[in-house]
Amino acid sequence: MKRKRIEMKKIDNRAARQVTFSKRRRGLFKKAMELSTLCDAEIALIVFSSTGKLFDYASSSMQQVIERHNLHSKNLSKMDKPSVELQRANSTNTLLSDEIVGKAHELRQMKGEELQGLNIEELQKLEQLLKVGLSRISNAKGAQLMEDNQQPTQQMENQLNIITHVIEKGQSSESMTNNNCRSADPPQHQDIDNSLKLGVTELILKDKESQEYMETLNFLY
Amino acid sequence: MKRKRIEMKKIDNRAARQVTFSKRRRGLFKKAMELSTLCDAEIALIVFSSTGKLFDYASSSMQQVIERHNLHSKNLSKMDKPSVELQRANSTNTLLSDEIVGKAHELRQMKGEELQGLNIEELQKLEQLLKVGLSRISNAKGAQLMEDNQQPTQQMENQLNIITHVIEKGQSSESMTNNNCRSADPPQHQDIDNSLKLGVTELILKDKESQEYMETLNFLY
DNA sequence: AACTATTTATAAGA
DNA sequence: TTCTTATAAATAGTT
Repeated sequence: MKRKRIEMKKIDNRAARQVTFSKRRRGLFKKAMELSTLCDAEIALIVFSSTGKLFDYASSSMQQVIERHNLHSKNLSKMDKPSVELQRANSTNTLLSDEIVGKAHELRQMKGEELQGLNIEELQKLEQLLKVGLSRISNAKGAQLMEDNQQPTQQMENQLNIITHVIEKGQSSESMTNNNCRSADPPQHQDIDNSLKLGVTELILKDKESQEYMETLNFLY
Repeated sequence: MKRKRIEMKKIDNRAARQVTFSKRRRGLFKKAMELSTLCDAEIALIVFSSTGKLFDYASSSMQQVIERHNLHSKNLSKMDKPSVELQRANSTNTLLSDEIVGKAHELRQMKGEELQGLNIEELQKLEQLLKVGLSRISNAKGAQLMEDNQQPTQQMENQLNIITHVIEKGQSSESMTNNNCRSADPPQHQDIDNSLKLGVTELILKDKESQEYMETLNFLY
């Protein structure tokens, strides 16, 4: 039973290795605690056995030591990343939230809600925005309707072009829009085709399904 | 030079403590490495001296061991929190981003953009939304103007009601509910029929900014 | 830092 | 596993 110094390499025998692990682990933890006590050191020790079992010790708290280690560590890259990313993610979050609040509000205002606090100018700007949108939607609808039917005859196309041209020519500037409620002498156009008047009358009085003038123009065909 | 076993408490003498720290620290790290080698254990050891100096050892990488420790640890509360929060923050981010994309798209569609891919029904729905919005904005504008001016006379109000009635007929039922169409734009035309015609003329010939009939109706006042 | 008397840790056996 | 014990290793006190 002569004891000899052991070779410093992995112990092959499983059982022997397990025994040695047990003994040396206890020794290691004991020495870690002693060092902490005697020398007022902050220590963390983490040991996983080859079988995956965890043993750990920390003189204060594991978290505290690890965080302190991260601070000191040069390659804080990996460990610090989460908190850096968290900060980034959270601030992005705030930004996104603000953006959503803004867009939602804008959206509600476009739906005519939450208008309190807007002055006349702002209301008119908003109104203008909706009108432009409405016009574009009308055009899109008209285009779609036209696709649904046959290809328009050349004649139809010509007529459409004329009307479209008239519409575009006739579109007023913003100042016009703002002035028109108070304009004293609206231009009189007596020479408009009667059917056009009828169509518009239809539009205003009967357009239950939210049709607009593009459609009305189609109707005129 | 009789040596005696030392008391297991903090060494008072600074110098002595520093020496002991040095000696025992080396021993501790040596034993940690030996345990790792002999028993195939994964080990991390972090030591801060009382003066704040850091010494550490990890059989693989500190990060790896710490992460493995976090997995095993029951109280992963503090250390795992960042990554949990990160995940939460990131998924929130994704959600928020998606919401922004959606709202931005909705907003653009309300402005008449990106209408491709919408069918007639959807276009009409959108159109209706804009009309309701427009009507509400008109009302808000009217209300504001009315505040600016004096209270309208009973006569003005009566006239307004007539026109309002016409407008509401031309709109969907939804707008009825939310519309107290109290536009303050003072009526400038006694004859509605005539005004309508005039309005339509405006609509077709002057509507440069894609105005639609709601505005035209305003104009009629 | 080096020495060395001792204590402490632990390999091997039970 | 734990105990035992011979011995290797660590280290307190000293130089």
